Amino acid sequence: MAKGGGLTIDPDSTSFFITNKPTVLNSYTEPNHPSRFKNDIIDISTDPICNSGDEDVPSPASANWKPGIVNEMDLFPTDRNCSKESHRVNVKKESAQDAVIRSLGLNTGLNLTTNTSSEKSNEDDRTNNTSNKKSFNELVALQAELDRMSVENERLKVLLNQVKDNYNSLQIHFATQMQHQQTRMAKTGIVDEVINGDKSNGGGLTRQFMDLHRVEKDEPSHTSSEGGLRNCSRSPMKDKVELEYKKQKICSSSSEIIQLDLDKSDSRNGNSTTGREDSPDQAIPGSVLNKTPRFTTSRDADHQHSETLPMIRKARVSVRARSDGTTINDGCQWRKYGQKMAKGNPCPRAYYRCTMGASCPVRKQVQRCAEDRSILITTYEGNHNHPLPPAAMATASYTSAAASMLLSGSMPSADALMNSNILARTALSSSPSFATLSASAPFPTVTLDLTQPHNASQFQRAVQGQYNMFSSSLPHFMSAPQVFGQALQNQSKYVGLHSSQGIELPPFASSNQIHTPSLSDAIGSATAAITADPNFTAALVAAITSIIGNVHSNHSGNSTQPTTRNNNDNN
DNA sequence: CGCCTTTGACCCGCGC
DNA sequence: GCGCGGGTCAAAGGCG
Repeated sequence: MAKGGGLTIDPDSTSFFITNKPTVLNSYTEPNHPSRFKNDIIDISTDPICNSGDEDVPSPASANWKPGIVNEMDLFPTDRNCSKESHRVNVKKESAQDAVIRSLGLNTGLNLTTNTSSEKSNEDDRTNNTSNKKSFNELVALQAELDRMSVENERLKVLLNQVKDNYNSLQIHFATQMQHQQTRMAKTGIVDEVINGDKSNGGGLTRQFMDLHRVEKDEPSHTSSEGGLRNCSRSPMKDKVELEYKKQKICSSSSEIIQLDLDKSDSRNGNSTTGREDSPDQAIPGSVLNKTPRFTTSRDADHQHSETLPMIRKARVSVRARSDGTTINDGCQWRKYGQKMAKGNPCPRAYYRCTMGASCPVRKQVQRCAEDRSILITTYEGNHNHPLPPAAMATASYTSAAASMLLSGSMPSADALMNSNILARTALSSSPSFATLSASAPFPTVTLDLTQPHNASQFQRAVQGQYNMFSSSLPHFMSAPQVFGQALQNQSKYVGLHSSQGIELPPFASSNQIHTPSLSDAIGSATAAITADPNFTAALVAAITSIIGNVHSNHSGNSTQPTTRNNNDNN
């Protein structure tokens, strides 16, 4: 057997090489076998090729060398030629062990040169024969292991593909269901009623929103003493709206994989006994949110979900926009509950709480930029548990898009994608200067910078890029304009009010029918409206308030009518 | 009168 | 353990 260098087995050719890296190969040695390594020893140290100057090559004469210790076994050599790492040894005489290996169909490529006497060769050959048989068995075992790993790898690949397919089909299913829902609502004229609203009834769309949401309160499973407007008369049409609303809730809930909960649930809130507002899904054990169907039933997914949730709850979306007022009109109703001087900024930081839902956990912080006082930094945290007014819904996709971008890579769920307009996701992800992520902050935060004029053009390019992606990935039955229109419809089923908000919707965003106009028109309309409209900032900020989980939260909320009047934020 | 804002106090987490 | 900073509470006053 070789000494000084290790035995290298080429897994492909099953050739044996001898290397000079010191390695102990216990499984191949038989320390109790006295005859091993006594003979047929190749003196590599005298070989001009193999002994190429490596100083650590032990020899039988050296103190480091021990019988039964092979210096290295390299199963995957990169250099099959004679080199410093691997030296093929030429032998003049073929030993019996080679014959045995050759008889087994194994080309060892090992021609051993011996300088020992021929009398002992037979005995030593038998010894080495046993040793090589074991080596061969080990080799076969390793090969089998390798094959097994390859098979396992292939199996995992297949599994991954299946998961991807399921996700894609789920997403398509979701869009389809929402489309059907919109079609039904359009046919029944519900949308028109909702859009126009009865302003004499005190609030038009927002009021309708609240009435829609009230149905949740009226459900037997929900017992609440709140809801000052629960005595509102219920018209048949209103019941129809509620029915559709519930249908849509079921539809969207069925598409959820992970329920998001952005509200804080730290010990302070969890142990609060001072009347601090708890999130509805926590306060009401039997709430719809807790009954959300989940497609992922594996315990691993649940475990991962529970691990990522705390981080998700802390996710924040920050918006930088120029504004002269104390806040920006984002379409939601807020109540100021605190103000503090923050370190590093001479401008005070104001704390607001959403009052559109009785227990809406959404908070926002407003602070002027220290460097540029004209820039207002609004940071949103939490997700609304109630329907949002159109002003906030107009670009609601940006909210979940930003948040999902924030969470991408850490959350194994498609939920964020479910809730977000892919268009917006692309816009955010493709415009680094527009949306920036901050992992160094105490909370993961995504910042949308609306102070840069060129962000609008970036957004437009992102939209175009989104279409290109869709064109190649969508099934035949679903065109990109449909998806875009659907996305907008889904985000805002009260399309008509966009015009009242000064936002022109693209033509395909009609609620009554699905148009398939040229995409350039659609994109152009949307982009022009967004970039030209002075309320875009407000609408975008409003969208932020619908942070992650907006879709299912909207449909599972337990809030009641706003009990407070609008504050200055809404002016 | 009811709701909102203001503002000081309090709680909690974190770093030293 | 202490101080600091962020976040929230809640009483008091203001406003429509």
